[in-house]
Amino acid sequence: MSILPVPFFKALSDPTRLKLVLLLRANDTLCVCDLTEILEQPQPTISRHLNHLRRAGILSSERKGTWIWYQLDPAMPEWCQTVIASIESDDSLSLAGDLTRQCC
Amino acid sequence: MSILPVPFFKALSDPTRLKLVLLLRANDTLCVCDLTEILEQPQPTISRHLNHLRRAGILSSERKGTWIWYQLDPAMPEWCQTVIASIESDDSLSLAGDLTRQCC
DNA sequence: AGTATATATTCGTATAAGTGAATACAATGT
DNA sequence: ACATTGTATTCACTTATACGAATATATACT
Repeated sequence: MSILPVPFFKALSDPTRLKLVLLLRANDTLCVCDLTEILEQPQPTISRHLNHLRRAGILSSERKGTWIWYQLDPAMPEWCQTVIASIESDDSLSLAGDLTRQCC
Repeated sequence: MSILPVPFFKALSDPTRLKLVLLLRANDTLCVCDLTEILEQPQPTISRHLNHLRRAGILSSERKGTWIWYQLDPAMPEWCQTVIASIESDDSLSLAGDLTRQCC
């Protein structure tokens, strides 16, 4: 599946979505409640951004019981994976509490 | 100079700005009138987008007489250069007439 | 000084994008 | 069937972004 550059970059150009991508780059697989806790934002906000990233072809999701696990879509084109691998995080994106799984 | 990821991606997430970046990636140095002709858009539109890209740290400009020449800023952080080098252009960005310099 | 050309900026407006609050949907367990 | 928990969606609203039109600025030339 091919990804158009403009929507791809637009998907990455929101702080919450970028944090989601960076968290999934570092953690392989996370569920919505993980992400909601780590980012300390309302669950609907997280869901909407996850949906945006999924429609953009950046994330894929898999339901396991009640939980839905998200990951970077392995089917992403090479160049997109390169871009995501290149992103240099910084303090402005503080991925606070990292991960002490309290749910799932 | 460091570049924050969110504004960086925001700068790349507009079709006109992305075309400007791809044109400068392919051509080293171009002036505003070049870009205006190639992209067939009003000059103020091009100027505004160039300004946006310059403020984002992606482009630098140099005045030579009446003309102002733009290029990808050589001072861009490595990871930004990697991102820009990775972008896979496509038909949706048709960089039409390429370059048959009629000005300057 | 005045004119012409290249580039930048301002202003008003239309559209897009993000958000909180409320609600809906889906799966599990009792 | 009901309650509970995890996730998604809708709505109303606010803010951000892009654009056209007009205007301003800067340099070069005569």
